[in-house]
Amino acid sequence: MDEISTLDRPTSGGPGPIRRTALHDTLVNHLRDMIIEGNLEPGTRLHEGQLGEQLGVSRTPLREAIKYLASEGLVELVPSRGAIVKRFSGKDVQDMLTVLRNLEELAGKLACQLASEAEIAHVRALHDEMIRCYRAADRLQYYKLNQDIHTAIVRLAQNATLADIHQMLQTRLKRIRFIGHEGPEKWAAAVAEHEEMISALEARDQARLSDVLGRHLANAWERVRSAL
Amino acid sequence: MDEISTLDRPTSGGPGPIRRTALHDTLVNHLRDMIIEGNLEPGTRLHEGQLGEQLGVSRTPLREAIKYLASEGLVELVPSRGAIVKRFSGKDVQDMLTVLRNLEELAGKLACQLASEAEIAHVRALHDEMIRCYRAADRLQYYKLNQDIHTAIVRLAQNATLADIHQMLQTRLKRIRFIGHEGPEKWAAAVAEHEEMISALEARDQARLSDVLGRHLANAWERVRSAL
DNA sequence: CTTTTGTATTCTGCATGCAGCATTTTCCGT
DNA sequence: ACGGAAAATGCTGCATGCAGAATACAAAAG
Repeated sequence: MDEISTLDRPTSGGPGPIRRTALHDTLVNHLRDMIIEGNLEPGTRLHEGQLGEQLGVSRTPLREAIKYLASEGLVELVPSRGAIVKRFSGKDVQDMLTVLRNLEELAGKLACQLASEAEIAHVRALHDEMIRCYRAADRLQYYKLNQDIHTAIVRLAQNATLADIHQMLQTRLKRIRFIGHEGPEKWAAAVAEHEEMISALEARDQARLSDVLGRHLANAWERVRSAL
Repeated sequence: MDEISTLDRPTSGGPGPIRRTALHDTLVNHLRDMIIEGNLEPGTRLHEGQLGEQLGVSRTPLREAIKYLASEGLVELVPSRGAIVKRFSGKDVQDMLTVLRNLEELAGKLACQLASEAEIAHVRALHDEMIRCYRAADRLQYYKLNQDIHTAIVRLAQNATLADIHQMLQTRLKRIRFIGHEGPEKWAAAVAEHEEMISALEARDQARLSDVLGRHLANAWERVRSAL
């Protein structure tokens, strides 16, 4: 029932060279989503035969996708025993957040220096939209926009490597953050921090933006800490 | 002539469970080395058939290895056209160094807090050994120890994610650094920086260690900048 | 001589087959 | 009934086969 048709292969009808997506690439995204969304829990063995049949693909592209995810750190390869979904310890998560915090602090500094007014306005727009979702208590959309904002700020730093690594950590942590559903009061605090972030960015106040980004993640860390 | 026998499959004769290494894993390391050492220049297409025959392996594990390296960012996958060795622009390198600098600064701070005396002594030992190579003008060994020291310091931070990402960037830049052969005067300056690094670490002076690590990389950046 | 179109070759992408290792089950000895 | 060895099953790892896309080449038209 989870056939190949279910695999969301991008069918962009737009102009330009039509996307010729390879199956292994599609599988990477599909498996990544499955892991993040918890369809594949940590410790689960990725049986090539079974999983391949379930998805309606042969083992070859599946294996290739698994190798890719292994390099991303989402699965672990055990020689002669296949791959298992990596389990992150509390310290692992803390470590990732430490690095993520440092990277966002850096991104904040660079963003203040390099962002154009238009780009900042765009982030502001995302922020306003997010606030709207907050008021509407639309947690899902709020969460998505939240991530988008962080990603957008990192992009402002105009540093591909920084963006890539940030994205990777964000992806790994996404799974964890599904757990950390903060209460209303913490949620309000997070929104306040976001408000300050945008204001610091608009003022191009490097130190303040960097600081609030750091605090923001430190709080996220607190939330996760209590959830584990 | 580059047969499978040439592939350095780890034949640890030591105790413990004998390493059953998979071919695709061996290939990852082999290809990575080939790219770093310039046997495969940027822009080169990785022909599965030809390369496989040259290395004496079939296409399947080779393809898996390529997917892994693609996730590492060393090669680029072009749909229906295979993989090419990624070419890094000057800005790419600068971006990586910016991130690397930030990470090392973080590592320096953490190392001062977390390292044991024994660990610091070990780094000191590596340093002394490196100085010996410097005096003997043994560039190759010097270079290796240099990297080892940086890696060691990062390990002191006791943060797996930090260590992983650092390693990844270090690997990507390794290829570039082969170019940047600094002259004697810069070399001396680098050695002096290292001296200060160790001294700051021994004094557990976070700010100073972080600072000198940052300066050290900034100088490396200067060297590369002139070489491009 | 340049451009274009049709063809041939090469290469990638995916599926499948087979051998070896890991694990489980079974059967025998105690 | 219990422990252990040996067979049996299942799975991974690697090789190969085949279809389709991309490219190179060649011939013909302008």
